[in-house]
Amino acid sequence: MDFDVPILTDADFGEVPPPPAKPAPTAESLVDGLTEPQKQAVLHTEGPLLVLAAAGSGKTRVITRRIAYLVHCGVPPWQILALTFTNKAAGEMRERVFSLLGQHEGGTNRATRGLTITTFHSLCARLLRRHAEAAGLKPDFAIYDSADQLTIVKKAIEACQLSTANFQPRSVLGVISNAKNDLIDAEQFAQSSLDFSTKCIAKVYSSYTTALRRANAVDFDDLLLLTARVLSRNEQVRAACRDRWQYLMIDEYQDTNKAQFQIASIIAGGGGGESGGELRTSGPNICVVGDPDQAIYGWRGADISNILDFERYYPAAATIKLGENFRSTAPILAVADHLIKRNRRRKDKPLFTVKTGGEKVEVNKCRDERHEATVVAQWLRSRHESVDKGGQGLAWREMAIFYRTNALSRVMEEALREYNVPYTIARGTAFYDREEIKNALAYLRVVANSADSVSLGRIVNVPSRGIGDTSYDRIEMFADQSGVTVLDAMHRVGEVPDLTARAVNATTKFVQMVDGWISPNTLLAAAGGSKLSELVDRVIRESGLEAMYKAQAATSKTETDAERLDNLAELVSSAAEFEQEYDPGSDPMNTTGGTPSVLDMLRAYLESIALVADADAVDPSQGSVTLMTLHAAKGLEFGGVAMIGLEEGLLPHMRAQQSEPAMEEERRLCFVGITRAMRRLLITSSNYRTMRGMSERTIPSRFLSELPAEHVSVRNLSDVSGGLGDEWGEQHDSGDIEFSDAARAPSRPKLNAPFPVGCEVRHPQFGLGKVQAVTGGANARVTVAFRGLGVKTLVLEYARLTRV
DNA sequence: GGATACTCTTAATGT
DNA sequence: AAGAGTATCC
Repeated sequence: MDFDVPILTDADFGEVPPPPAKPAPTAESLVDGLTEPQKQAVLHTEGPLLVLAAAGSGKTRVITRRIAYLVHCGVPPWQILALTFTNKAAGEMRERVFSLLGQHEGGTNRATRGLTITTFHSLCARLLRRHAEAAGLKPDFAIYDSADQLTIVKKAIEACQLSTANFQPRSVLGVISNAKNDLIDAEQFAQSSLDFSTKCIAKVYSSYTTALRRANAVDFDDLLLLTARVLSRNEQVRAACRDRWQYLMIDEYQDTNKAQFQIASIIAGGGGGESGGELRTSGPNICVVGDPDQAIYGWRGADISNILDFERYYPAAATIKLGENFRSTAPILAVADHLIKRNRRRKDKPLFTVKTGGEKVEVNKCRDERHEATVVAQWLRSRHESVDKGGQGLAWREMAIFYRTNALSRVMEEALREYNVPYTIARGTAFYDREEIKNALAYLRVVANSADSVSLGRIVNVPSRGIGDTSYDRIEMFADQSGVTVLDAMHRVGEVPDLTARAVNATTKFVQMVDGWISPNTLLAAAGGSKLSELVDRVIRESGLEAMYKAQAATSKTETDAERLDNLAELVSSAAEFEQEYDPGSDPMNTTGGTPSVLDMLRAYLESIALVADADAVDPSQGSVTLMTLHAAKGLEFGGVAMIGLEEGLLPHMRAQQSEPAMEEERRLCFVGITRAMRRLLITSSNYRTMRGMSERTIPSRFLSELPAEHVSVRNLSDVSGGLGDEWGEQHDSGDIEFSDAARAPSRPKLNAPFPVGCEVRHPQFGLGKVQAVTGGANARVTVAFRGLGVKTLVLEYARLTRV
């Protein structure tokens, strides 16, 4: 089936010049100032290498120097592939390597040309576009985000004649996503499904996949899954990749999932577990860097055993441990180390610093979330204004606030405004999540990919132009029956049955509008110039979006309405900016190799938007305190850090309560937060927190009681009005901190006899499950965790549960 | 067909 | 508290 598969040419990832004649840096300069183990890691260039890099141990330094050293040794840069998880990490790495090699990014340079430093997802997108046919895709596929996925999965559930009440789109999507991360496609999933509900999900999975392909789209998980599949099944693609990349480096290896593991293993070529893989003569030059204690993406399918079993998989592997921390003060490090030692499933490893002195870690217990926000805002002010004895103040940009869930940022923001603390929130997609931007992008996505049914459905009647739900449903149905795309069906609107004359007219006009954007622009943009931003601007105006938001801004005087037009203008600027930085040489869609068409550029632009991460939005040059989730904080460091919401149910999160591995992941998350701090760390909890509109009593996080008292100063500010609380943390001179609140945690609610918590039950539709909780008397409800379906709350009286 | 009012549910982390 | 989804009205 794989005829004429194009192989991976050097041009796919930039032009490849002859090897550099004389490298700029000397070998000595590249290991200058490194510790002994760091040096070893840099100099170990051949064969598999595992670098266990503890938090703050200079990991990035080692990776970048190692890449530079490889080039120094005469390895052609295009043979080097370095993979990260975020664009920001890739960008930083690129920048540092370039500067080590004495180059500037963007410059045409022989020392760095063809060097590939990118994210897993970008790499996969590029490979899939280049080898689309082998992957069963069209090269101009769209990348669907989670909102798009939800739309598709909802339709798929309905198409399978299931109810979205019993099969919640979100949870079904979760099951599908997990399967994909484990490299299980719809067919395999169906084969291994036994019980009723799993079989239903298998049908949905299959129907979901079909719908995605019909829309000429892939989801995030597909990027990895399909790449892994193409690499393992297609000889030529595999050979091309192995040929091209002789040296592979992977950052944050503890967070790789099965798909990523397979991609890496295949490109590296060989390894104990791989069957039928041709071993390289020189042995796989794969270098992975990570820290099992910072594995926080298990919920996304990441598998710690990838890093834990690296040596077993590559018996020839060398292992280097970087345990010395150069980031944090001794007390902060001691607190982190003491906490992480609680994890049972863990390899104990040293984490140390030669530094002495440093402030204790502060733990403040607050009254409620408002109070907590105030305490944090004041603390940041104090740090900034250098209230410390002898210490110099921290710049705003040197400080950050971490929280477990995004919802916690709101109250924090209010307090920061009140106290005049400048701040930015690290949400990469925030801009693109706005309604007006999503609408504009949906228009553009239809231009880029006329099969994109989700985007088309979104904009077909925005602004309203007389194509309502009924008409659109009929057009969609006609498209389904005729096996054409919805846009094609709209072209043939005269053939669609039961449409009103008005709807036919409106549709014709709409189609003409869209055609107008596509036709002249499919031609090559010979003139160069600002074609992409022009297209974006045109679409915003001609679609009527601009007029619509103008009208809205005129009538309603709310701030958000006024901002919408500005945001649309900003989108045009962002397109112009992208255009400036766009490198046609590295775009696999630019098959001609010549001047790219506007469509090529548009697709590249949309792809770059689809792949932005929250962490990408962290920009210290802003001169403000950064607010972010603990997940986004990984890999960063700040002079001062405040971690909020250390409460049971929040950190550790409610959903982790039932499982030991999940609980340990929460602990690692807490560990990651602590180890971001260089000099000062404040941890807060709140006695009451408003959730779901109601203020509820909280229980302090178990992690607080797992901190070493000698390095922590606890203050209870909760029942003091205004002033300082009692410093009762000092009375414990050794061992763990005890929290009186944790000790007198409210007793569990009394349980009804027939279904005690923990018992196994069977539901006629959902199958087997385990009872999580029982509440109420008259209208008693049971919360049951069903196999594969997740947790559901049922009304006991109607649930028809039987005990197993 | 489209807009509005109401009820209802509903809470993680993110490429 | 806020958003989504439904019911109802024009």
